[in-house]
Amino acid sequence: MEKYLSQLNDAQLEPTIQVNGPMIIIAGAGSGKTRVLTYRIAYLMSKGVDPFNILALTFTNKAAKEMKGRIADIVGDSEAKNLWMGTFHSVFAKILRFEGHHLGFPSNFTIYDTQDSQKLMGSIIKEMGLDKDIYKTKQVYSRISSYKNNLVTVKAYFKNPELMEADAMARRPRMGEIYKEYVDRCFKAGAMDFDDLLLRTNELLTRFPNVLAQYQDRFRYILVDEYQDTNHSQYLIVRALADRFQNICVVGDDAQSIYAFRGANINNILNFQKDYDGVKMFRLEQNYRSTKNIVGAANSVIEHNKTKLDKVVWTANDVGEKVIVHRAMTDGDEGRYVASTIWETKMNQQLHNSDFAVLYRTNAQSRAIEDALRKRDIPYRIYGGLSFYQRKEIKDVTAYLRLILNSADEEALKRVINYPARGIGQTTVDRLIVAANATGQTIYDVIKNLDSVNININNGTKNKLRDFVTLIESYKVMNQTANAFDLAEHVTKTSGLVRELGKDGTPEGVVKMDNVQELLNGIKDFVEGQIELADAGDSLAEFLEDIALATDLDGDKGDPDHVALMTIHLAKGLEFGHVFIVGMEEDLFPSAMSMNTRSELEEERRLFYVALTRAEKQAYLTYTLSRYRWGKLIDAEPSRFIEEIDDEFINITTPLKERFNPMLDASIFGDVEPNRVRFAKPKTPKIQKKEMNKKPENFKISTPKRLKKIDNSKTDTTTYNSDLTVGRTVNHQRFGRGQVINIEGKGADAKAEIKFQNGDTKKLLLRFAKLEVLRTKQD
DNA sequence: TCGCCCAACTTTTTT
DNA sequence: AGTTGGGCGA
Repeated sequence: MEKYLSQLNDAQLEPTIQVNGPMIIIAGAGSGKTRVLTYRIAYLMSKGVDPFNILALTFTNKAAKEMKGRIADIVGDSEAKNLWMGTFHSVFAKILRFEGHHLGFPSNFTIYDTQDSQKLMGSIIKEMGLDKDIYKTKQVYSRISSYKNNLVTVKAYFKNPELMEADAMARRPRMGEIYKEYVDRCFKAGAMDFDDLLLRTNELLTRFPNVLAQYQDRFRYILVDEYQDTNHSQYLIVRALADRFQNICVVGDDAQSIYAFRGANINNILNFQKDYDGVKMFRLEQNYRSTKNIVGAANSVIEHNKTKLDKVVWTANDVGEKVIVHRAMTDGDEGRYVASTIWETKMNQQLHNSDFAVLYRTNAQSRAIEDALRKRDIPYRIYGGLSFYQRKEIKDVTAYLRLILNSADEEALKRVINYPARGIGQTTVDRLIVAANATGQTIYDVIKNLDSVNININNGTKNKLRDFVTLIESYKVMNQTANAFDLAEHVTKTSGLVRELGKDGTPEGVVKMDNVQELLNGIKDFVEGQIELADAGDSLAEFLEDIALATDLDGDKGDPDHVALMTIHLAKGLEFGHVFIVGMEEDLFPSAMSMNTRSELEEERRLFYVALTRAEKQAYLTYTLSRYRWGKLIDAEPSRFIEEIDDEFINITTPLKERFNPMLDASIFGDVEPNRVRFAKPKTPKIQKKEMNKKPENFKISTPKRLKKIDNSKTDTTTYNSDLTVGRTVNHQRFGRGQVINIEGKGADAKAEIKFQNGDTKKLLLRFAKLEVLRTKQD
């Protein structure tokens, strides 16, 4: 253990060896928080804490898996495997499998994904005869989701006049009824949606004190990663579980809170110190990931936010290259710039494809980048988007499997009852649903008991329904003895699914068939992996649980040397040598949807901060003058975020404001061949190098402290030093390091209010004060 | 009930 | 531009 602890700096060591009590670690981007978390868990174990008593909650399955692997390296597999480590959703899904019976759920409950939930809501809206233009499925879904994340149950909803009023004002007076019907139908189907996994856990812990006590006693040490992204529901679960021992350690960075849109509450981290007594606070501020230019650029951006904790991220790394800003004509042109720059940089610096990432605000932007990379034969991989398990052909197969395990699963049944087509149409399904609602049975049971139900279905169709049930029942019998792979293969063959896909000779059809094959391979892998586990249970159930909560980021198959393409959200927690942030345009980033309120804009800004801080060596920002959106060419203008970066950290290769002259740009002539582009483009890097050489200080000065030259050419209100602005870190000969919190007055009378590190705040007359503006925020 | 064709909507981010 | 869902005719 000593050997590991010696790898940590002082700031990292302190929280690592802090064993008991509530604590919060504010960890700046790239400051080694994962290392602190893993070493801390290992340290706890070395101090005799049973891994069985440790619960670590992460944001992604990948993070959990990685962390567990790293802990296993330190303490050994046998010890590490007893740790409870995973996402909120996966950990509490597991607990609900054990305890759900208290709430009336079977242990084999289905997990509805967003698609399933929305489909169910859509059919409820239709059944209720509501106007689908007013009750838009997606809006209803997000509304109900936010109720759940804030612990507003159906009962609570109907007791809350304000909520009901708000919905009535939004012309949706029947929201509550939809909500109630949705919850009832999920319950009847033995299904929980993503939000239920948290909401039902809360219900469980509140209504059953003995269950709460049992898990409180079990989870004596709780660690929560990415605490800034927890929502109210998650917050309450953590608080309940930690209440007894108060050994709660949360890690987060308010500057990287980017999930408010799905209910994350930044106040959870801002108020942590009020929630527990005697909270110890630690800060990790040294960035080990990025160059000074990148850290400086990111800091100057985040300073535009009002809501933030006091934190100064700095780095001892090289100054590095400035952040390059590039203007492109269209999104196609932008893609070509990215591809050619990757191609050249890779050649010049002998890099791998995996050293590069392209980040964008919306998934739709990936297409133009893909096209360009493909033309240059640069291997890439798209992360996220429609995940593998959400594709239609895959969901069709898994729907059969779900139905075998839980025949009450309404969404699974509706999906496959007539796929492949077996003559059971919409009318029949509608009638079945009516009968099911009337008798309180599940749809599957109605079909099973067709003769005892009064239902208007002709005999031919009744026979088809009976055949369907017989088919599923035969699968259930097989599931008693066969493993998940043999069963799944049997299902795809005998249900007619494979035959159906085989008929489709189109390229898309072939891809679908391949995907189904890949799914079967995945199940095979899973089953084989399970054989080694002593406590392996029902392989089908466990496989379905795995994929219900899987994200695309989790598995990393195929050629590992590829350029990564993903949304900025997905990139959180990752790092790459060279990062392109594309689509730096108003209405796109920041998104047009998030410019209504200051807090939304601040979230976008934090998102930009996250994007920038992914880069180790070089960051590129690109924007276009026009871009295809909804099939139309739309004019675009550069994002305000570009201008928010301090000039000293960026290199704008093409002026932001100057009107573009099409005659000067070769790419105006449309889709040119890749190598033509290559000759037309290289001017950018060359010019940039020349400029760099003109300013040798970029390379010579490596000490963090540097007095910026006084620049009178700027039309600032201040004449002393344009760099001295609110938020800057300065050094004073006598008082030491401090941060500027206010500036008043002009010219010779200008004063700055500075909060020094020793806690003192002083107002200094800038005419006299010998202040050194630190080039980057570091000591 | 099935399958084809047209219209409408999409693009905020995800466990 | 691409996808999805609804409507209508067979």
